[in-house]
This record gives sequence, structure tokens and C-alpha cells, in this order.
Amino acid sequence: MSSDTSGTDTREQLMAATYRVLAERGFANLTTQRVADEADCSQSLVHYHYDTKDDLVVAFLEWVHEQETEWLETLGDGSAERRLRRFVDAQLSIPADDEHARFNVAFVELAAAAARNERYRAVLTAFSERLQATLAGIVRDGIEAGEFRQVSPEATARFLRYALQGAVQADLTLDEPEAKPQTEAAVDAYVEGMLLAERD
Amino acid sequence: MSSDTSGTDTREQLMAATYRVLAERGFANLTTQRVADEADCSQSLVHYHYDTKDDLVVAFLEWVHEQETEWLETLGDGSAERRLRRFVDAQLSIPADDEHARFNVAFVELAAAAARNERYRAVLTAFSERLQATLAGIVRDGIEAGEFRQVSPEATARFLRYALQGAVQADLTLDEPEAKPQTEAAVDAYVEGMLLAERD
DNA sequence: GTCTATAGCTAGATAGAC
DNA sequence: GTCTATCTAGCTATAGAC
Repeated sequence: MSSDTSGTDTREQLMAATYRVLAERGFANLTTQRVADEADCSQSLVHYHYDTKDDLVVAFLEWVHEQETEWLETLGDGSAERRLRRFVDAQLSIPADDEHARFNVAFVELAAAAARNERYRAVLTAFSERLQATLAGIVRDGIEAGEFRQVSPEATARFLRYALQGAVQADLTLDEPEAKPQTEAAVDAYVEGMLLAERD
Repeated sequence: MSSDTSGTDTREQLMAATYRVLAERGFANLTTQRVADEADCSQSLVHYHYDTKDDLVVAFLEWVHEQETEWLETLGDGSAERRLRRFVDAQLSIPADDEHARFNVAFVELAAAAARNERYRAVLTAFSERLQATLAGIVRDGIEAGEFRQVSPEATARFLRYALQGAVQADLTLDEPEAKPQTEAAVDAYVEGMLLAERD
């Protein structure tokens, strides 16, 4: 319990408050005042800890990045096929309308904003590269173990990532009830037809 | 040349001005004042033609929708494989940094905003359904002609659309130089391995 | 570290003249 | 239909007290 924990606590509360504001109001309606209200403090305190709103958002993205990194490691063991299916399920089976799903909408908004904001882009690119490395690693493991065919791990991982991301985004932003079920079916067919080694 | 053409002209100019502002500044920085400046008129005139900013954006989305519909019909004839490849190329070979590419960034921003705006969502869902129907139609034609295997046209079209959209978006919003080339390679492998009928 | 108060700006929208 | 002028509201950021 060193003396600098109070500042750390406040920052942690501001990150959690930012998460909730993003989930409830979206990135376009994220204001330092709303974050302060959610964290039950004054707006000027937000600016004391984060000079600008952009600093707050960048810190928040890094905070999310760390949390997701922890999650990725829970993908755990098992055959490459099993880990791959767990990855796919994790993307496609997000509950319909809880806070996590609502935050994912904000994450889509933040991803779009990254195009015009170098600092957002840096964090989100690192985020994407980690996902890419994880999934490509799974494919590579599958090839080495003889489970998968001799495909390009990088291109295969990218193709699957983008398809899944497109499906999730369509599900979140459009009225497309078929987005996730049809994508799931197509991914299954892809895994069976292109990835799994034939055993006869 | 009926007497109501001047109003129509102004509206057309406002749509074109909105396009340019979106391409140059992005959706987050779209203001009625900037549209007015770009259209060389007063800000209040924008509000005369479109009561609210939302009305302007919805009208703009419908305007873009019409234009893209015309484009889709130029996909034209040829074998199903040829039309499919033309579709894929059209998505992946957008020039790097012209106005059209910059507008696509804004389109990603608008797509994200659709999650929290019913009216945007309605237009963009119609947009997506048209793309889906076109691509699924190509796959269906290919199956009927014996060019493609007996896949699900809807699920296949969706899978390809989402993968392509994910690649384009990653290319526009992240520092991922491999997004488009690796996706192109993976799509080629998918078309050859899953779609094209085997001839022996 | 945390607060209240406010400066300073910019946005969307409206009033009213022409 | 188009303009100028302005109202009102909301935002980021800072000043200064505690």
C-alpha cells in the first residue's frame, strides 16, 4: 500500500468509467464530463490525470489491449483444430445485448476513428498484430502436427480474421440476422474443405 | 427545364459537397458549415433544404446508394468466375490515396455510426442486401452453369463479402500493408479450392 | 489530488430581411 | 431560395482555492 496507490486507483476507475460510457453512449458521445459523472468525480480531475481527451482515449485503448492480451492466453491447449474452433466461437457467440456487446459497438467506432488518428491506429495495429500472430500460430501448429494442410498460415489467419470481423461488425451495425449463422456455416465449410488434412 | 430545377441543382451540389467534406475531413468533422463552404452557399441554406444534419446525411447515403447501384450493373457479363473475380478486384484494387479512397474511410465511419442510428442503418442495410444479392446471384449462376460446386450461394457470398470488407477496412484504418495482398491470395485459394468445379 | 467556476470555442438550428 | 445575424447548448481545457 504505497502512497501512490490512490492515483492509480483513480486512473483505474476512469478507465472503467470510460468503458461504461463507451458502451452506453458510444464514442461519438464520449465526453470528459460523462466519464467524470460515471466515475463520480469532477470533470477537471479527468484532465488532471489525462491532459487531453485524446490522452484519455489512448490510455483506454492500451488498457483494453492489456486485458485482451490476458484473454488470448486463455485460448489454451488442445489440438490446433480445437483452438481454432474456440477462436471462431469466441468471436461469433458474443451474447446479444449485454454490456460487452454494447462496448463492441464502440470498439467498431474507435476502429473507424483510427484511420484519422495516428495514436489510436498505433495501439489498434498492435492489437491486430497480436490477434494475427496468435491465429497464424494456431494454423502453423496444425500444419506441423499434420492436422492441417500446407496452407499459408499468415494468409489463412488473415482471411479468417477479416471474415469473422466483418460478420461481427455487420451483426452489430446492420439489420442482418444471417450475418453470424451463415458466416459460421461458411467458416465450418472452409475449415473442413481447405484446412483439415484428408484422412482416408 | 421546369421551374423546380434550381432546387434540384442546389440539392445535387449539396450532395457533392457532402461527399468532398467527408473525404477530406471525415464524418466526425462533417458540419453543415463546412458543407455550405464547399457548396459555396450559406449554412442556413443547408438547413433550408435539409431540416437537420441527420436529414442531410440520410439523403446523402441514399444518393450514394443510387450511384453504387448503377456501378453494380456494370459488373456485366462473362462467366460466373469472371464476374466474381471482377467483384473481388474492384474491392481490393482501389487506388491508394485518391479522393475515392479517402471517401471510403468516411464510409467506414458512417457504417460504424449506423449501429446507433436507425435511419443510417436502414439505408446501409439495403445497400448491403443489394451487394449480397448480386454476389449470391453470381455464385448461383456459377452453380447452375456447372462452373461452381454445390455450395450455399448465400453463405458463400457472405463469407467472401465480409472477408473483403474486413481487408479493405484494415487497409484503410490500420498500418497493415499485408491486408490486401494476403487476402487476395487467400481468396484465390478459396475460389480454386472450394468453388471451382474440378475438371479431370 | 480534488474541487468549483469559468473562459473560449464551435456546433446545430432559427429569425427575419430580401 | 438565399442571405446575414444570432440564439442556445455543449464541449475541452484552464485558473485558482482547498
